Amino acid sequence: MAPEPLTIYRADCPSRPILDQLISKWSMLVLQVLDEPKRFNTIKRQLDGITQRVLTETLRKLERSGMVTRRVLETSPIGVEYALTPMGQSLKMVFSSLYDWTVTNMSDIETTQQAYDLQR
Amino acid sequence: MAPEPLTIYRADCPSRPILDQLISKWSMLVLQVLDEPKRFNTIKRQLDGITQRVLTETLRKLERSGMVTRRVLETSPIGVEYALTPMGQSLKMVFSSLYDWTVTNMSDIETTQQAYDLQR
DNA sequence: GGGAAAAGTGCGTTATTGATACTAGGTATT
DNA sequence: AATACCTAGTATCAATAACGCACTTTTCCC
Repeated sequence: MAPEPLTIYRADCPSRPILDQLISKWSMLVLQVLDEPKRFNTIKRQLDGITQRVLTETLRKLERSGMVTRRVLETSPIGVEYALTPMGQSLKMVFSSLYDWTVTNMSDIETTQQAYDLQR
Repeated sequence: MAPEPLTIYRADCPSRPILDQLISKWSMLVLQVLDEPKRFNTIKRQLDGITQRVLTETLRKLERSGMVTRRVLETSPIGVEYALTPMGQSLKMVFSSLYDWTVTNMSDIETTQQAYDLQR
């Protein structure tokens, strides 16, 4: 007999809320863009389709979790610069593999999805 | 002068919907659990806290995208077995790094979040 | 003074998650 | 034979999160 299948991934593991907060399309893309410190609107311009609202929220979450730092620049119209922390850098590397995987496989996935949708 | 910051990540890239559909806590955990073909309730038992509703939806999405296969077993009470496809295997490997990163860093992240919340 | 860029905030709607309950066929229990 | 439980789901409703769009405020340029 096979051994009893036991619970492996516990509901109260601290990784659960972290996965919920950090693992998202926009978190991924923001980190990808932050190869060097960049200002709010620079990031926004490079991430086609993101709104200010969503970018602000995403940056707050990343800041709260220690992935990016937020620094106010005393420039003429005041500026805010976001930069990766070391922990943010390490997450960016992991996200990079995921992004690369997605780009590598996206046409296969699209084809598979269309076939699935055809047969109901 | 630095070169003009151009749009890097286009909104109409096919990776966008795929990231939205596949990148989630539950997709990750389901793939982690599927080291071998498993039945619906076995998966459910091993993923503490997932509801039938969410597990069904997650498995459907993974099936639609070609990450898992669904096979009906002609057993006494009918059974359904889910298994990774080769593409699912490759995604599981990428997800594994992300999961490992999260577990490695979760206590640091919790501490950082608590400090952030304290200073408003 | 008009217009634009900076970095947001507010509000209202939609979409997704989640909890809870229910279904239906079969089996083991008493 | 009735009860209870396992199988793999649906259905329904409430709570939460995401998103779109408009608005703000300060400063600069013309």
